[in-house]
Amino acid sequence: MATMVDVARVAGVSTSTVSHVLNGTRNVEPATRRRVLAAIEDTGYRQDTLARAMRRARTDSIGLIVSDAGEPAFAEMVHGVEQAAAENDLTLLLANSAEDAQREQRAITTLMNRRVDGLILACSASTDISAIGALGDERAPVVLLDRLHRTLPFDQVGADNRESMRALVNHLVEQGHTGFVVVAGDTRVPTLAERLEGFHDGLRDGHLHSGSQVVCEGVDASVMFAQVAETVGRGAASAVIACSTPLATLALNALQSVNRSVPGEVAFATFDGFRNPDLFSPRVTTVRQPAYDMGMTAVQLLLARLSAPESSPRTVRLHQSIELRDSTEAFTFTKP
Amino acid sequence: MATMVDVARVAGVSTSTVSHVLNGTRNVEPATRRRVLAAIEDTGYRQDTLARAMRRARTDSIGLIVSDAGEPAFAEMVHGVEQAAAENDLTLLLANSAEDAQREQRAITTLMNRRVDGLILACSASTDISAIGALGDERAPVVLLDRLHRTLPFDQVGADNRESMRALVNHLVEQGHTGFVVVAGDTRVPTLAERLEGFHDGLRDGHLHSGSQVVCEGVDASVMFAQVAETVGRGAASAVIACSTPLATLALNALQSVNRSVPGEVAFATFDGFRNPDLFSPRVTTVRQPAYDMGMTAVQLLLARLSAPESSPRTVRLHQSIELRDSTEAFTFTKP
DNA sequence: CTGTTAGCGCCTTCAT
DNA sequence: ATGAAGGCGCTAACAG
Repeated sequence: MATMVDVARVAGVSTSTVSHVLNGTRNVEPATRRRVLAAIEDTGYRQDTLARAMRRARTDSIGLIVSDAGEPAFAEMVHGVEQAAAENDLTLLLANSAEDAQREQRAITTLMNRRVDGLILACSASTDISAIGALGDERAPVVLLDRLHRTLPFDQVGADNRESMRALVNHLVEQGHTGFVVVAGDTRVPTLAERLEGFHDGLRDGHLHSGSQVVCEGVDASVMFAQVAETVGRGAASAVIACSTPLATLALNALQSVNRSVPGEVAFATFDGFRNPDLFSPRVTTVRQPAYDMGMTAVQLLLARLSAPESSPRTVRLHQSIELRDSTEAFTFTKP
Repeated sequence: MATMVDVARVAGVSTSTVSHVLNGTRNVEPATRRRVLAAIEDTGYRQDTLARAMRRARTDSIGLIVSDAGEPAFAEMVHGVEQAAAENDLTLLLANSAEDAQREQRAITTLMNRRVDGLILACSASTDISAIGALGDERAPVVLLDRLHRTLPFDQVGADNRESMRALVNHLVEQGHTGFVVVAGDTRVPTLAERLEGFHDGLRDGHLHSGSQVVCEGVDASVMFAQVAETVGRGAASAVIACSTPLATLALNALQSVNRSVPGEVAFATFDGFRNPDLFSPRVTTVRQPAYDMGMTAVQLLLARLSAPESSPRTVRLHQSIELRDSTEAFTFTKP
């Protein structure tokens, strides 16, 4: 591999001139510049990013850690981050944490060691908040994406989960539903906790007793599956709300297992939703995150932070849209 | 940030000893080692990956480029690669090319510049093969994943696309189908080209004239959409086969647009398929790639290559499984 | 068993 | 307008 020294020798100049030609960092006579450029061509020289990063403060790269870039919601966020990164000539280094605190920590270390200029992080469910808080001491700033932690002093961008859930519940209550099953999942995940709070807001709005509602919470899929099946099976609820895509899969399977048709016998809605909502049967009412925009916003927050390191942290909430489809619409519910 | 010099000073030893303690690369007296470890603790020292990589030949990291880590098939390959990488203490740097040759080239340059020890690549559709061939001159070896190019002298791992399609067609022919629409898509993608070849194999097996079959080929979704709708609309085909997930979406939408029910009026099958096949209506017959294993295999090929740089390139084909579901079973009606 | 030292490839003052 | 030279943090001979 050719180095700058080779180029300098071939061009008959000093390495310093080569460097300046490369970076346009000071004037160099057109003739000399041409010689240098030719020498670069001849030698097949390519800049060594590593050596360069070692001398400069920055690497022009950022890191992104999500739990699973294959989940539709995260996939879109990744695209948003990629787009914004490309627009700003930043290289993106991507890693999955698989909701595992340990893998997440490894990824953080890896990326920080690779000297990313900043890190965008959607914390895993099992993440220890204080460990993340320690990231405040790193040289690279951190932006929290999707999974917000009020207590952490970082820039953050997420969706208005609580308000969206509240609106969704209001809608269902208006349709006459009074018994709900909410598949909340792992409420250590702030996104899911917020959605659950919104559910209770909605209940209050509708003057419904929260005591008679069923909330499936936790990490054990089979337990939640059983809860959904049992509750719906004995007719104790007329509407099921899933708080994420995997939870929706779980819930729909549970409904199938007790032969309850949607929306004929039970109304169903989910957050985040599936990749091809119009091909599902039934077409599922979905609260959709502005995931792409969240990704782009995260990068912008990062850039803003880099250019103003001392400004106080900002939290941005983007609006979710409720896409009403057959699963909550195509039947008329009669009060018991 | 503390450096090795700081640690050495605090521990009262030389940097070389610190280095050897860190890397376990030569014996050091237990007492000294303890002092060094303590000093590391005290100073909060962390190794600088970049400086380290500059001295060593390797970075213990590999790169992976796919067109879209959000596509179900690629998402699984990514997981496989992650798993294998983690097992071998390799850091994974992931990038999406979005089927764009230019973005792909940028990603390659970025990763090579970051001195990955190896690169796993699922070429984009628009990739210029000769440009990829030039990667043979890089210091880091390349493994082709999923999208194989016979002419390139790299290790490769993919699925037995041709054989699977052939078997699928045989199955449909046995059921009595004689008129097919194949949504082949962009056959510059080798995976898709192979599947199309398999289709013709199947036709020959069934002694069917290929002249009366419809192959939708190309990059323009609206053109293919129209072809599917038109062909099926006039009853010129009884079975539709999509060669990838996005093409399946397209085809199913086209069928909806002409009000043809699956499988009542038309049989349907796809490759790769959807994330939650049992929640779709109808449940779709799917040829599924062993995507996870393909990812793991890619890493293994890379490691094998690194330890035996001169061995001749290997191509591995893994078997796909055909998951038969309602969409090709003419007598089953599951529409709610 | 431990220390000294010479770079890895590049950027960047400081001179000229 | 250009060169010379030091050093970023680390590893690996080479010496003791």
